[in-house]
Amino acid sequence: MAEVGFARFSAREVAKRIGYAVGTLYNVFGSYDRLIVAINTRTFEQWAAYLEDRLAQPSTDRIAALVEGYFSFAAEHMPLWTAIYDHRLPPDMAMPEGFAARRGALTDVVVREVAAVLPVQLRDRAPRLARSLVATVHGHCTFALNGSFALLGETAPLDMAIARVRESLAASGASMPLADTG
Amino acid sequence: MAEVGFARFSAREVAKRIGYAVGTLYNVFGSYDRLIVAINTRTFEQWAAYLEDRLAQPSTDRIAALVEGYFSFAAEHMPLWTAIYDHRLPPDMAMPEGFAARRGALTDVVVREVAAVLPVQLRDRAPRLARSLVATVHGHCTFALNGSFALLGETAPLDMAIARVRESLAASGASMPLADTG
DNA sequence: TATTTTAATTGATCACCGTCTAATTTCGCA
DNA sequence: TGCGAAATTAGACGGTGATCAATTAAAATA
Repeated sequence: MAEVGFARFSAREVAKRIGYAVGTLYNVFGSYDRLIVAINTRTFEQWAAYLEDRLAQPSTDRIAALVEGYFSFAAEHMPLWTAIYDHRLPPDMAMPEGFAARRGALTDVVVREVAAVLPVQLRDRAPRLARSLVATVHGHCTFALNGSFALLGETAPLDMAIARVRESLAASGASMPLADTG
Repeated sequence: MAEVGFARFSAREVAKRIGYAVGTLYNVFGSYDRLIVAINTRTFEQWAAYLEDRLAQPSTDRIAALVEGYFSFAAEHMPLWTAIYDHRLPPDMAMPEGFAARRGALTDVVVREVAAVLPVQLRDRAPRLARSLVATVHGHCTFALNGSFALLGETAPLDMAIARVRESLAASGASMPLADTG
């Protein structure tokens, strides 16, 4: 998946490379969709670990570090990252047991960091605000990587994303380092 | 495309339904990717027309109308809308001549409306801010429609998107109707 | 160890796909 | 009417996901 991306990924090629027959893959994963779900859930976990690793390094602005980490993980693992959003479960198929929780770990990191900068009396709003800020950053990251921003002449998508996040956190009374106005 | 979605769309089925052979489609559009580009550009234009139509109806909050229009077009034409972002041009293929401009019409609508609420001395910032706000709304819309928000327990993605947009516009000194806090 | 039971693995088969080419049909115009 | 150009076609090629009866390997039992 990391090499060829979602569109050119195939179970046959996976089987060939690991030295098994296609049928074995299907016996193990059940279906093509479940194989993709397994791969993408693994990517989510790598992503969360990547962010935690960045946060573990000393930094004055952990929120900016999160946004940058979101962008750079996507950029450094573009085929894996886009596969997450390229894949859609069939309408009749639910996310297999346990996978949803493993994926949620990524959001948990953001909720924790958002809560840390909110005034104590507003910390219960952190989960909703965090989800919304992830969506904001996701939108900017998507347009940055799929060329939409470039097509429109935008050259600094990351700066825009950070600015939007800071504005929303400020509107909720968060205490943060001053913006780096370059 | 509107019926079966990006993953199950095929040129063969198109040819069958319009009563031509596959080769004819290939001769007309050149490749599968160019066929998809043509379809998706058409969707962009329908989307822009959809937004203009909504703005033509009397409204006290044109910004909110834009965000709602973004969401509702996506929801009402989910397979068409997702096809736009599911498709990625091969690295060696540029967007065919003229298609980029046709797609940009959608952003132009947003730039115009953002400029209208900004203080006159800041109107030159409208293009960049508008692009960023589109990305913000796009992120929320994506998570709303692909089930990410539902999985995390979020029940009002549209409200969140509008709130984020209002915060960012307010931070730029925009004059807008008061938020509906109902 | 010899035998039986269970688990793992295979690959041929099916109905599709995008792409391409040679051959054919249709059309516009002299 | 005839001809050259344009449009259209069928079919081949190498792929795809999915399936499942048959086979092989491993484990459990006697």
